[in-house]
Amino acid sequence: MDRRQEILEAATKSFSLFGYKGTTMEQVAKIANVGKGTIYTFFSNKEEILKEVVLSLIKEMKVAMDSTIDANKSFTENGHSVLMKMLEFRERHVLFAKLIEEEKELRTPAVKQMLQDIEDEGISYIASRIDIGISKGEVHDCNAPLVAYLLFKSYLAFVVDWQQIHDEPMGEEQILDIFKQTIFRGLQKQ
Amino acid sequence: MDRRQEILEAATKSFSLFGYKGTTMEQVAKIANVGKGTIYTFFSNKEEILKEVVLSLIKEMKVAMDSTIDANKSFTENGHSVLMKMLEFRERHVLFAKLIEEEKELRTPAVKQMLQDIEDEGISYIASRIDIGISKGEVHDCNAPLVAYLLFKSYLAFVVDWQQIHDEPMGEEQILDIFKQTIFRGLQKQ
DNA sequence: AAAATGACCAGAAAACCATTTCGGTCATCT
DNA sequence: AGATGACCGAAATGGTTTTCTGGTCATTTT
Repeated sequence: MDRRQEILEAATKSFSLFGYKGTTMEQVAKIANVGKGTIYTFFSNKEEILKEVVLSLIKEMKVAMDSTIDANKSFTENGHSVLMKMLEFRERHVLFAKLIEEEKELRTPAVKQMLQDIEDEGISYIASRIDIGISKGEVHDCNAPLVAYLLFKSYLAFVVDWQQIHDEPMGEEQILDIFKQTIFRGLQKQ
Repeated sequence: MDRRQEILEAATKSFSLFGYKGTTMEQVAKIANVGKGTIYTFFSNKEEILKEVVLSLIKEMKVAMDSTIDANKSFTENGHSVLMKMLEFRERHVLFAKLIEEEKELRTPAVKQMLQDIEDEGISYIASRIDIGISKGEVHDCNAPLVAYLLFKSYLAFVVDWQQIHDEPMGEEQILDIFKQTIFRGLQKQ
């Protein structure tokens, strides 16, 4: 089997379980059934692996989002389904939550940068969708990047911040409802 | 002059300047022109003082907000002016910013609790205003506490998170605009 | 020969301990 | 009776030693 892929999967597993700092290369090697040195024939260093792992996660999410978007449907409808898709991801991918937690607790610089990259990526993606909505006349004119920022941060507030205080995570339908009733509704033209 | 008050003011000054941890009781005593022991005739401990300081700050903000609310004006109009009032506070009261920073950097438990209290207080206040809006028929029916949560978090995202990445804080009119165009707009009935 | 490996190294992190600081008390003073 | 600051123990700080871990490379395996 593809050794490179094997290592990547081992790293993903370990990062999700123990965080970035908590993961040792020895550990990754063991999980991947590979000598430690072998890792360095495929990746130049630990951070590189994190980047690849996150990159592939982002790519996966983007593909999932793009595939849910239907050009025939309205901006709001698409917004809802994309949001739902994102919410499904939250369950499956513990990695993000782990990274965010780690950034808050340990302040690992590599992780901070990574999260910033994810944020930028996510926001610019949302902004581009908003711009499309505006040009189609479905969304009223607004500062797309700022609205995207608002959407992204709100999403995190409900998905990440919420369960750090309340014991149980907020239901997906509930989150969707709030977005429908407030931001999405507000963005709709007239 | 009222010794108690004097101590409270000294503490406020020191907390704003050096943070909670960075403030020593010796320091507070010196600023207040009081012996250290005297502080303990009015307050049982340091945390108690923080609570009082924050409480009076909250009270002050509430008064300011209440006074800007005009029963004759619409929910949205009032929302805007209250938001602006809050934004003014951010400039004048360094204390909140200092506390938030401290919570992130030092993870002082007392401070964390305090910020949580402020958040709860703020959210329930907003929620009550939303409920009034709903009963007046100005705001469409929605889960008031959750919407309040959204508003509060969004506010923090623009006021606190924003300038931690971008060098300059976001302009007040810009923040107001975003809220107008999205959440406030979405809340308006029909 | 090409690829894989794990012993090895240097620097980073953790553990440890000596020393200082600071919240809170209380005997003394006003 | 109220205020005070010297004093106490617990907690924080800082410096030192020890352990750990990312990354290398000489040796082994295929």
